[in-house]
Amino acid sequence: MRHEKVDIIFQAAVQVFAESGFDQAKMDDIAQAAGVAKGTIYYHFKSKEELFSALMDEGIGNLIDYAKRNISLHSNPIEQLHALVHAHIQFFIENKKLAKLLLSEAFGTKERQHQFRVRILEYIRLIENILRDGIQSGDLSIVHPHEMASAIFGAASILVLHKIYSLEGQEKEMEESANVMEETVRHLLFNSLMNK
Amino acid sequence: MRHEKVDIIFQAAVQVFAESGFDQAKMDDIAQAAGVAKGTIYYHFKSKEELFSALMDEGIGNLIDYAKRNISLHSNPIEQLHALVHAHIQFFIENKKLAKLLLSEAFGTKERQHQFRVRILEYIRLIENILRDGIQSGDLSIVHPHEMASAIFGAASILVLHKIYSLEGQEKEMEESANVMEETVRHLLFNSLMNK
Amino acid sequence: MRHEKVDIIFQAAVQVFAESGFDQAKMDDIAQAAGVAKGTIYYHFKSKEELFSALMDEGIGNLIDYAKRNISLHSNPIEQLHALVHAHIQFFIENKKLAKLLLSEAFGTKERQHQFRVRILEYIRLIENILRDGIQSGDLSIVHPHEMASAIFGAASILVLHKIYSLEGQEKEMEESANVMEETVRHLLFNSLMNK
Amino acid sequence: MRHEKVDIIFQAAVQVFAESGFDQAKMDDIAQAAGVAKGTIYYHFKSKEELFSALMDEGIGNLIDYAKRNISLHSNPIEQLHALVHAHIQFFIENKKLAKLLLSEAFGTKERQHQFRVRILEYIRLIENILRDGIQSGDLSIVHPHEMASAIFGAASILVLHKIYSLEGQEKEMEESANVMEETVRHLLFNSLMNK
DNA sequence: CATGAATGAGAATTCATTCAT
DNA sequence: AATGAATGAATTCTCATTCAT
Repeated sequence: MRHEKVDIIFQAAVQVFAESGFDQAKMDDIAQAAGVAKGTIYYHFKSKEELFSALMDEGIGNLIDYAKRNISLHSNPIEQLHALVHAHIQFFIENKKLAKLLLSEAFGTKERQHQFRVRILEYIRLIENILRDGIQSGDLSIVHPHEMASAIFGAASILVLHKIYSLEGQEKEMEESANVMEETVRHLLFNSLMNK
Repeated sequence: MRHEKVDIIFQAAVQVFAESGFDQAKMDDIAQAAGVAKGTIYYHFKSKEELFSALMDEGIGNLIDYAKRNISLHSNPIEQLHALVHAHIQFFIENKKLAKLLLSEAFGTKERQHQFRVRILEYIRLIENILRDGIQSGDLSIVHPHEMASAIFGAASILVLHKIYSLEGQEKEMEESANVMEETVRHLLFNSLMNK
Repeated sequence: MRHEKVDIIFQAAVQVFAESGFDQAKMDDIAQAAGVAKGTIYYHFKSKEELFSALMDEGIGNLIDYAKRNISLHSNPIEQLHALVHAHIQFFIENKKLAKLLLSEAFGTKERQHQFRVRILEYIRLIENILRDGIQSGDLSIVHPHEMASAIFGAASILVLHKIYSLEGQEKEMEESANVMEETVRHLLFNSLMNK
Repeated sequence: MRHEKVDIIFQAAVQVFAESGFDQAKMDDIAQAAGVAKGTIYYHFKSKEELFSALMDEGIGNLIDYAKRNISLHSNPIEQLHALVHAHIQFFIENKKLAKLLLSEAFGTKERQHQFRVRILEYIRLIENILRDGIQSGDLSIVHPHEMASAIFGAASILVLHKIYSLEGQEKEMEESANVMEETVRHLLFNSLMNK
């Protein structure tokens, strides 16, 4: 089991990083939020970058695990796709802070950002694999599965994030919105927008 | 006509901001890139924030204008949607740096980020209006046009951005990819992923 | 006659310098207050220091002239002392901004501050001369006339300045206070504080 | 007991502030004079303003304490007044740098300057109270005790300050001057300048 | 393991002054 | 005479990181 303090620091760090982004986040604030001395953070993490990376790595790992778990409940690619959409939206709603960081800290030239995109790619590959399975099995008809996976990732992610900001502070409405958002993505995937 | 120096500073600022993001960008670098003294930037812009905001405002304004121009060439909502997808992807490809900033600097609690999301919302409304026109005319069948607009925005944006990073440094391949990406988004919009 | 613009700049400069003190005063603000371009100030004055010095020199010159004029109306040293006290207090009340600068910018190691103290000394000598005349004529009994002159200068100056700040924004009360202040200084000079 | 470094910084700050005044004083110089890194100052004080305010507050606090201690040795208002004059002049001579700052940084619109005047007022009230006690006991005859207190403060302060500048660099003469100055102020208070 | 005082390399911003027009 | 855009040296303040205790 991970050292207790590490967990406390982790909790605090998500809050602070999500509040302000990587650059604006201050180690002082993280220390204060965690209720430990600044030196203690440095005892457990080599640097701010390392703390952040560890954090994001765990975060996106959780997303991937959660998605995998939901997918594995089904064997049919179409049902798996449904499950993935559900999982993605739920996870983003339950991890709003991580969701913000996921998009805002993914683009850039820093090594940490590159590492980060590698993990996102891993998640997109997960989607892509479902698509490829569906094509294989004849259930799905997709020309560019990789691009399609990334488009699906973008549609679902931005949709939730957009909603998070427009419903800022209205926790209740968010839950109701979850259905609307799932419906929207499903409609996009499984129906043509065209009437008939 | 805008003052010449302001334009030079603008050009330099896009480069530098896109290279490093708002926080990492240094006014020194912008000044150097622009070939002016640091003070000159401050003579024209009150602060780094203001420079950035002016920049992003113009950038997203260009995106909106470009999209509107493309849309206005058609009167049929479905053709307009096609045009919008085309415009969006082309604009992102031709303004890669802006595209990165568009997504990475939109989420946060800073006033500038809020202002920025307001402008993005304006663009999403543009999409939403096409969808509503299509519903009205009976051409489209969409339950939640606002959510759908934001999903479309997300799909197209992340798709291009993802491609920008995976093709980093391969300018030629990017152009070819444009078609693949447009096809992907069109497929998502106008076909079901399901085989028949 | 002095160039018209110089006068305009002078007027503006007193306001701004008094508002913020030498260091905090900005040439930009003076230019704006004067309604001229910043370059124009530099056309007429070599530097901020020179503008300030010219200003203070004129200001203290006015004080000295005003005091001399009032003194010269009397030939008796005691009446002259009365006249001086009256003039001093009146001048400080009518030139509040100059009064503030007079005390706050007089102490320091800068050449301008030294020049400034030289002029104040000139004023103190004026008081001292009245005292010496009074000693000579047997009207006054003072052991250290120079020190006494400087003490009188301090008493009257600080008294008015203290009142200026305590009555900030109450123009009317200031006028009434003038009498109280004159009485106070006269009492200090011509009576013992001791009862009988 | 205050942290050792804080004291060192305090010592250095008085020197530097008095040398150049608030605005011209550089944090770099204070740091160098204190033999600490610039960051260390900011670790202990939020800003230059706060450091200065803390400094002046302590300084004028010392003056008040010193005066009170001297006054409390006597019960007769007249003797107390003598003691106060003695204390004031001694304190100004022994704290020349503070004395300069006391007068030059008291006038202005900055919050710190306002705070500062509040403390000076506290000192003037101390004088005023002695005067009121004397009136009460019938020892003194004063019409406007508050104004008189402020005039006394001004007379003694400016007298010493004027002397400090005229004897710059002649430490020995200063001590001798102390008597002359005390005599002058006492004469002002307890005798009429008029001969008989 | 934990602490928090101390550090110092930056970075944003300011503003007197210059000078081409 | 007057202008105001441009400059760049100077200065405050920040904050990740270190290290002695």
